[in-house]
This record gives sequence, structure tokens and C-alpha cells, in this order.
Amino acid sequence: MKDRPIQVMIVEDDHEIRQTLALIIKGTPGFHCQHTFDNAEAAIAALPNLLVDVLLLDVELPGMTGIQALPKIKAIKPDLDCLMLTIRQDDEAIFTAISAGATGYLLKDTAPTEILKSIQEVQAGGAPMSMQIARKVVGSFRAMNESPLSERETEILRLLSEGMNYRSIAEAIFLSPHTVKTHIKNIYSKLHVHTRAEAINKAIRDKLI
Amino acid sequence: MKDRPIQVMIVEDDHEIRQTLALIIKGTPGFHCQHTFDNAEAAIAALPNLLVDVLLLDVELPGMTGIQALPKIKAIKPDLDCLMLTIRQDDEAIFTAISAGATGYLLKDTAPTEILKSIQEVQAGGAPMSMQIARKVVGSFRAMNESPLSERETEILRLLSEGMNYRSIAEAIFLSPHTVKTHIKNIYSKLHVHTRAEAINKAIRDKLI
DNA sequence: CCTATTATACCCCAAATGAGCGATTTACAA
DNA sequence: TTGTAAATCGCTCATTTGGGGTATAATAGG
Repeated sequence: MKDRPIQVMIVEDDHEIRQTLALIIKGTPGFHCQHTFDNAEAAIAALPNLLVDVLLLDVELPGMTGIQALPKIKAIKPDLDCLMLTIRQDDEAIFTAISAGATGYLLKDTAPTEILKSIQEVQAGGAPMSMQIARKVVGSFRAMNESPLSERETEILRLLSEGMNYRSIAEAIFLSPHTVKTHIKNIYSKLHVHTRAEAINKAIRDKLI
Repeated sequence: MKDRPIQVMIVEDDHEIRQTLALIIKGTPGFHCQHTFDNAEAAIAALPNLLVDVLLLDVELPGMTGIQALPKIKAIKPDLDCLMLTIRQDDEAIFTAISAGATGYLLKDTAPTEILKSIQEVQAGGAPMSMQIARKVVGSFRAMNESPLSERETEILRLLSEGMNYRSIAEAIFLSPHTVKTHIKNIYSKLHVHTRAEAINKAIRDKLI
């Protein structure tokens, strides 16, 4: 890879934390930190002219938040690796950030040495997360709230989502079309929807099918 | 927490790897490893009577694979933390495993000390992943393949998925119902589907909406 | 034992859908 | 300049859908 130091940029409104991080990074061989900002707006304005490998970005910032800034930053430098720093472990914020392009997500109580390690890990193609965060991320892959639908209903809903009509479904599972219709009415009722479209939408998003 | 050693169980068909792991774990203070198996069937049969905190489970096993075994294991001990071991970084397998309840996912070339660390991390509520895996997991939150649909079409498809009919959509975005209908026909054509149900199904799964 | 749930089946009917044909305008790339 | 894609608007018509009912039998769960 490259032999030059890893250029780290910091966007963090807390003066104390910002300086501490910068000092630690600058004091570590192989790391450089020339650019620090206390707000997202200034960082975005300066970014186009800077050489940066890894960005430490606070989530809770005055004015534009880190979450809001992230898409704009990625628009300027799509390949920049962004590590989010946060005090809160807010599920929503985590997933929003990751969707917006954050590569890792660290809690602010993470030890400085861990943060340095995370920066290296990001450079090496990893996705460092505080372990609490990692579990949340992994957990969201399941989120298998047990279905309110019966097996039969789930089966019918799946066929429905594949574009089949009453008659086809009835033939596929050896029922009367009337019965299929009744099941579908019950499905709608259970999912609190009134159309096929809503039912499929909800079913997929809730991982029912 | 507990003061007793962490009880680790290993299911791994490669004799070499299994013994090595067991020796390392047994040789480390705070860790115990009394139960090792070379196939999933035997492990599942024995599991109900064993005291186990963490399971190291090989993905590639003869007979029942680790992936297939995982749901059965979780059915017996829902709170058991399972770390999957694999040589391949197969996207599908990773997500299947995580969905089935794997807590972490390690590549077999992970250093033994890292594996010990991962076991501790799992016990502490984390979700250890090899860094390549972590990036895959994080990456899958985006997976924003650019859409074949135009903006207008995407907008209409979204409204469609919310259960609106032609007329409602037309009113919502100030168009003639005829136009809405034409757009929807074009959507079907682009997605290669013939019904609303299929379109919504495909759109959600492909992250178009 | 009683009740809720599930799975099954039927009827009527207004409204919505999808297939099959059109069409014009704008805009941008080849 | 000639296409091509996108966005807009129009028609007809057979088929499908969803809401409103009702009803039976079997199987749970309390």
C-alpha cells in the first residue's frame, strides 16, 4: 500500500475531545492529523482541498449533525472512510449513518488506542464497530418478530406476492378460490391493510415473507 | 457476572484445527473446553445435557452443515452465543447464518489470540466479526444498485406500494389517472412483471423503494 | 366446558385493474 | 439530425379485486 502516514481528519465540537484525539493521533507513528473542525459546515467547505484518508465524525454536532453531513461528505469524496463517533447508541441513528455510507461506528467511551486501531482497520478494509454497536447491527438482521399470520396465511401471502390471483393460488394449494379469498381477507385484517399492495409491502418489510 | 471459566464448545470436522483450538482454549486462564465434536448431528444430540457458554461452529461440515445446524442448536439453547467459523466469505452464507442466529462470523485464518478475544467479546455482549465480514455486513445495508426506474416511476411505485389506486396517486402528484396508469405499465415492463404484487415484491427486495 | 383460532366454503356487487391499442412534448445523446 | 427515453394524456373491455355478509368443522387454550 502507501508508505505515508494515514491522514486523519476530525470533526468534533467538544474542544477537549477534539484536542485529545488530535494529540494522540499526531503522537502516534504512522498517523497524521492536520485538519480538525468543530462543525460540519466548515469541514465540508474545506474538504475538497484536503488530503484525507479517514474521517472521525461526531454524530452530535451543533448546526448540521454528523448524520446530515455524511451524505454531503461522501458526495465530495466517495472513497473517504468515515468513522462515526457518538455518545448515544440510538438504533435509528446507527442504521441511518451506515446507510448513508459510514464505514464504522464507535462509542465515544472507546479507548484512544482502540480508536487508533479502528483507523488502521478501516484502512485495511474493515468496518470497526464498538461491540455494542456490532451486536445491534447483527441483531437487525434478524428482527424476526414472530408473525401474526398462520402458516396457511403466510403461504398464501407469499404466493400473492409472486403475482398470483385467487384462482391460481387456489389451484396451487388445492383449495377453493373462495377459501383463498377468505384467507386473504383475514390477512388484510391482521396486517391492518386494505389492499394487496399494502399487505405485500408490510409483509416484506416486517420479514413476514 | 460469573466467575467461572467460559465454557467453549467446538464443532469442527478438521481434526487438526479442532485440537489446536481446544488446546489453546484449555491452555488459557478463564477458558474451558470440555466438548468438541466433528459433526453437527452428534453435537446437537449431546447439547441438551451440556453446560456451554459459547459455541464455535464450523460452516463447512460433512453431513449437516453448520448453517443447517444453527437453527436446531438455537432451538435447544436460544441464549447460546454461536461464532461461525468459515474458510469462505460467501455473502449468502454469512447473511443466512446471521439470520439464523449466529452472533459472530470469523474466518478460519483468524489468529488464535483473536479467536479467544472474540469469545470474550461475545460473552460481553459484542458481535465479533473478521474485518472483511464486518465490511460485508455493513455494506449490505446500502447495496443501492442504481435503479432502472426513473424518478417519477419510483415515486409512483412507492405510492402504489402504500395501497393507493390510480386515482389517488393521480391526485397526490397532480397528474391524470391515465398518466399514472401509463407510468405503471412502464414500471411493469421495466421490472419484467405483470402485476402490482410482483412489482412491489421486486421493488422492495431490490431496494428500489 | 367454553372460547378463540384456524381452515375451509359460499354469495353479491361496485370498483379497480391490466392488456391492448393509441398519442404529443421535451430533452438529451449518438 | 435522428433517435431514444421520459413524461404527459386518452380510449375500451374482460377480468380481478375487496368489502359486505354467512357458515361449518377441527383444534387448540384457558
